[in-house]
Amino acid sequence: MPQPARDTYHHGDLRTALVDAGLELTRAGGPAALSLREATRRAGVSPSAAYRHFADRDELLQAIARRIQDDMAERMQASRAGTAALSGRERLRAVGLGYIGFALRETGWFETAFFTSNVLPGEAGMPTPLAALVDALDAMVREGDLPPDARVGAEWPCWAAVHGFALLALHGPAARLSAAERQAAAERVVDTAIRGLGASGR
Amino acid sequence: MPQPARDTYHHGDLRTALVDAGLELTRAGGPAALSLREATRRAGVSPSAAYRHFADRDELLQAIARRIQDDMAERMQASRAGTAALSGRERLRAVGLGYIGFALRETGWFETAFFTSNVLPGEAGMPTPLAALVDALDAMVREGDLPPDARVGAEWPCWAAVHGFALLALHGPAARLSAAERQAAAERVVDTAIRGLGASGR
DNA sequence: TCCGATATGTTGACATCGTACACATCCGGC
DNA sequence: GCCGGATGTGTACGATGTCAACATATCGGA
Repeated sequence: MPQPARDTYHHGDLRTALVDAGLELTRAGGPAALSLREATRRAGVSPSAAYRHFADRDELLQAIARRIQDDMAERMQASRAGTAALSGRERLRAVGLGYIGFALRETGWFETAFFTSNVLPGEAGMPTPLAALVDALDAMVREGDLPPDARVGAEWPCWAAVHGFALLALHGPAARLSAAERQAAAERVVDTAIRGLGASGR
Repeated sequence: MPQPARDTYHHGDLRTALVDAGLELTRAGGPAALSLREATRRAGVSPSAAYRHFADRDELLQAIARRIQDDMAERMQASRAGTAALSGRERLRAVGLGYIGFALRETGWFETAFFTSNVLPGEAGMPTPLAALVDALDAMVREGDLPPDARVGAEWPCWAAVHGFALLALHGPAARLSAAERQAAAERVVDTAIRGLGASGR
């Protein structure tokens, strides 16, 4: 029954095959839907084979989470590239709404990316969605739209606001809002955060 | 071995006993640490007995989550009662910091309360932490500190901000901040949200 | 008071899961 | 050409969620 669906004994690139399978699984069901056995099954490989590449299920989950974050960052930067003419403030708004939009569109992936612990790279070489946020904030300072002393630490209120709303919308009370209401609330959240930064222009 | 540690055949109040056991389990390890079998073991009962009270593991989890939310709301209202002399704005700040404080102090419970889906009661008869927030906002309007047309929907930016920061601090990048840095960031988040409430439209 | 319906617990079983250990097979450098 | 390390297989173990058949307690009406 565990007929390997391939001709060679070795797989070739099992590690990424497992991550790919995991992406499919988590996309629909979130982190809980990841099963080591199911992933190996889809890769056409025996369960134990996974342990040559990951110490345990959790390590596979983290690898998947990293891939999702990269993908998310790419999408957000791509949409940002199309709007290079926007002001820093406008870009900040777009980034925030993009973050929330991703969370609502790709529920399972979003949960996976952020429910696994200890996974966000932070400052060093950040491949995270954070990069787009940092760029927009810097632009606001350059454009004189944000006082330099209000700039330091400004990431936290912005990130917290969109992150929090995304989660409230996924498995919180905001899930029961209609699509239009939810969108309105999302914009309210983003605009409130921006206004609260202490920007000079308003 | 499955010696019932009790004299009567029936347990008496198994339902709440299971929830209590679940509270112990999730307090340390979050939602993932809840095991139906372990809960029944602690209640001195066979695994299947749980199914007389809960359809499945998830239903038990939701009951536990509800209890945690009630407890959280109580604590926040208690701390609020001690500060009845504060202005609405000050109370709003205290509620926000209290929310974040609870999340950091009771990590497992906080995760449990909000990771289970479809659990927040919303407006009707709300026993949630939301109540304290609503009160503070209403007070601000009464005190002329918040324009009435800025009041509607003001819950979202506030809740989203503290909720988001709590999660970033639990298993996000904010986890790597020192306690002092984290506290500073928390205050920044809360103050930004409050300041942003100011005007009405975008 | 007895008696049967109903609620509650127990036993035993099944499929699935993560993980470990011993063994098989392939690939690259001497 | 051979040998060691890397990679994949087979089998097994304990734990988990869940189910069906059975046992026992409780309670309301004859």
